[in-house]
Amino acid sequence: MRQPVGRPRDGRVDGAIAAAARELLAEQGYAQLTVDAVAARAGVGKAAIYRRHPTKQAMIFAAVMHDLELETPPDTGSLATDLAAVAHVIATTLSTPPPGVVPGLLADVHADEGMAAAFAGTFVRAERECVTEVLDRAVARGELPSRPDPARVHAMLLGSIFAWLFLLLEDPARLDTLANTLASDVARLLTGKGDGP
Amino acid sequence: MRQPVGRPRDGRVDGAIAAAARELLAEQGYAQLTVDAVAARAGVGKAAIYRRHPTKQAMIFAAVMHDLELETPPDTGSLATDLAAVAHVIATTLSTPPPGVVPGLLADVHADEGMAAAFAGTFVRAERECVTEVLDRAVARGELPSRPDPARVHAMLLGSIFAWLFLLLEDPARLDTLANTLASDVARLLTGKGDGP
DNA sequence: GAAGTATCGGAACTCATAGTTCCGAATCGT
DNA sequence: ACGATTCGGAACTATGAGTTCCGATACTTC
Repeated sequence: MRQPVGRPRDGRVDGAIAAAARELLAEQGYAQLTVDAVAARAGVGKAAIYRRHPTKQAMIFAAVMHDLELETPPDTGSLATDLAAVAHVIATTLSTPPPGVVPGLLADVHADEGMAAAFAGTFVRAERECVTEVLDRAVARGELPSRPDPARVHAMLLGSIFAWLFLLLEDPARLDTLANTLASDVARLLTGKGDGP
Repeated sequence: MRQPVGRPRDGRVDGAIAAAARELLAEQGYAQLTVDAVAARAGVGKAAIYRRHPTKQAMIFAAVMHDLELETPPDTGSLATDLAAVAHVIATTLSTPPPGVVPGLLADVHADEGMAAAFAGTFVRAERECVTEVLDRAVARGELPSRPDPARVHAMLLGSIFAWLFLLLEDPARLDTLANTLASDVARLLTGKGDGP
């Protein structure tokens, strides 16, 4: 594996593009973002952008996913509290980007085969691992007899929060409360134990 | 309220626009749809389209929502089966449009204040009424002591199905199974009774 | 060093398309 | 008949994605 010939890419350019894109996303909104504006803000030629990303959508995808850290929360000792931690991670991930970015990105993901694969392989996969890990812990503790389908649990957690924010357009201020009750609901569902509705 | 002067609008034009838009959406996909193509397919001038819809996005929104019937399913006798019926209505609504249309429309809704209001006032409101009605029935039957927050139940049902289809990119063939287990899960959650996980 | 290659910022360019405007003809109320 | 608004159709403007070229720079290879 030799280093390729020619002038190597300047790593700072990648960072400048991502930073400029995120800034403009926050300032102007998703639909108003133009590649020229990103290039100007980053102090970079448009060619440098298209050398790194095949389309504008891929550039935004990379910029938004860039500083997206999805680590499995530490073991809190019980399924209910573990699920609450995961729910809060998901809630933070979805509510952090500027308005319109998450729905816009999702539309782009569904319009491009490659981006769909990237989305499934990064965001979905990382979140799924969190869910699976938390469920495995509960099985190890003896809270659960066997591991439920992680996909179904994932759908409930991610879906409810996504729907709250982007489908039902409910109050984001009540997001923390939703995440908590949601986690306890799912825990109750899986263990069969009732803390009462 | 008198009829306005001038030539009245031809009602068939509205239908032709909506039909052409839905056809092209199915044939070419959301991102490839152009207003010129819709006008040509509908046998209509572009001016006729923009006389009815302020933007391309609003035209698509109207076309997709046009034949969207969201009626509350009939009383099936129990909360669990009622919820299953609602879940299947939601699943059908989300899986019927051509690929990419639902995410694309959602992005447009979040990019325009007016469309967001229309979305909340039609789709969300109609679905919410279904959920509320089903919960009220359960209270009347004595299955539930009091009515839970419809928004939370709605978020679980709609969110889980949406996530399955558009976030987790799971197999749409398993959608019916998901809707059924989801409904029984939510019913178990609300009543506190356990049919076992 | 010299040659070759890929990068850089920047500018100019092509092309697709959203939205507007105008046309002559048709259809309504007054 | 007259005025207002519609119709299909075509021409037009404006914007922005993506491409191409430029001279300069940085790196590998010979």
